[in-house]
Amino acid sequence: MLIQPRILKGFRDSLPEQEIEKSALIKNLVKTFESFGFVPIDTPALELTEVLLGKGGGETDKQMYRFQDKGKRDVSMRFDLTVPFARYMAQHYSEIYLPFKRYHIAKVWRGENTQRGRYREFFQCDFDMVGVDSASSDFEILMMMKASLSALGVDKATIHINHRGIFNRFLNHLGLAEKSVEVLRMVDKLTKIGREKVLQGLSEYTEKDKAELILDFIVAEDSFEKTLKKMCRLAGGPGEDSQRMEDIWAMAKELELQEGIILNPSITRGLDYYTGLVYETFLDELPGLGSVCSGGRYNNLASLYSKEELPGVGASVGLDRLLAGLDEINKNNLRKSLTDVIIFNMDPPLSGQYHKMAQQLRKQGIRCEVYPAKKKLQGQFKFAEQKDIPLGIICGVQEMETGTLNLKDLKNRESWESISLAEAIEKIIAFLDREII
RNA sequence: GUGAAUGUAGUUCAGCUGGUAGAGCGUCAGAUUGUGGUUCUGAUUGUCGCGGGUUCAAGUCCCGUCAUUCACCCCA
Repeated sequence: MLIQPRILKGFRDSLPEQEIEKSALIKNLVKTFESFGFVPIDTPALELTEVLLGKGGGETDKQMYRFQDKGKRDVSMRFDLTVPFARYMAQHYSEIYLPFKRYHIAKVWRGENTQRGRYREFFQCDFDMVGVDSASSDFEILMMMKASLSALGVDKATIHINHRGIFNRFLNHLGLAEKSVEVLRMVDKLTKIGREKVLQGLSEYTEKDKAELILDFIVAEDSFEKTLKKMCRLAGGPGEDSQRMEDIWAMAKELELQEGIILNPSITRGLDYYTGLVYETFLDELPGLGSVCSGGRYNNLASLYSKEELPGVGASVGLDRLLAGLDEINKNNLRKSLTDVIIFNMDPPLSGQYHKMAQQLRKQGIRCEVYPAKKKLQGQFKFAEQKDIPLGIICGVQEMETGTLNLKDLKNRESWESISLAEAIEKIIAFLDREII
């Protein structure tokens, strides 16, 4: 009896073309992160539940993959990279300098219901800066979000930012501090269910006039400045928090990065450890997909594990969700392999020669392979096509004797006949520069 | 976790009120192009997601289950 090959709900296999695309994106992200002076770290996939859960409970608890290990320890799979990072910082505090800027690209697991762009196992690409609480660091994260998105080839996206501090002051001002959780939850639905319904929902928690005020507060004006001004007015005047926003915006203007960034007072959610600025990013063409890159400032995350004050700010790219989105927007022309040249097997006794030729190509940085068996040329062409290999070398006995070969552009079916290996290498390199990204 | 929709050849789909499954594309073989894009001829494929039930008879009705998608919840 055969075992049926299958995988768990929300978990996915990755075919070569998908994995090639994904690892190329990761490579670009790493390059971007490192260009900002961020360093890589890693943490275990499995940790003690008490470490990951903190004092929390709530939603996190429900979504964690939690079980008892063979030593009867209560353990859980990490469900994000930020909480393990907090533990990491507390544990390695003495070995680390501040401010510490790290990136971490790894899988996380959440046992929630699946949907498009929502999986139970997915990659997060976190970048955080801890040890400082400054406008400069908040802005740097914002810059990196933009840089990361463009490194990923996403040009149509909007980053929404907001400051929780201003909102809290506003709620205090209204005397609604205790209801903040409920209010925030309602507010967050603005774009989804619309003005009227939010108003209706809010009325359950407070008087009508206050609900109107809240609604007024969360609707963005037509410019960053105007929105901020209104928020300040409603929150009882400017403060440290609004000053922070102003500073960040000033820097954005200085670098001409305002495009694609908006101050959106209705963005409030995010995990409950955020204390200041919060970021969320939506694809312009697929806002329903949810945020593809979000984060914020958390000024006491490590307090669970350490007495040290460790303010931090960071964000996370949801790589798998983003990929789901990109695939939907522009059926990416995925490559099924990264081979540049295939050397066809015209005559098996020449195999040694073929491998020698391949080695010479590799020395020039050309990725190549030798067709490993005797087969009709037509079949070999078919193979090359399935593997998306752009160039082929045809070299039979006669060519070998005269020291020449035929190089063929497999897609356009044009060939350069009877050229030397050196000439072929030149042509291959020129071709790849032109055709391959 | 709650509510709903969908699940038919590799793929996109058809299959009306129940009567033992079909098309395009693809794939494969042969012929013809000096080394495959054309053309011609022929061929191929399905536990109708899975498991039960109703019925003389189920892809078609009922129940369960799994997966996907949508909404809620939450989030990347």
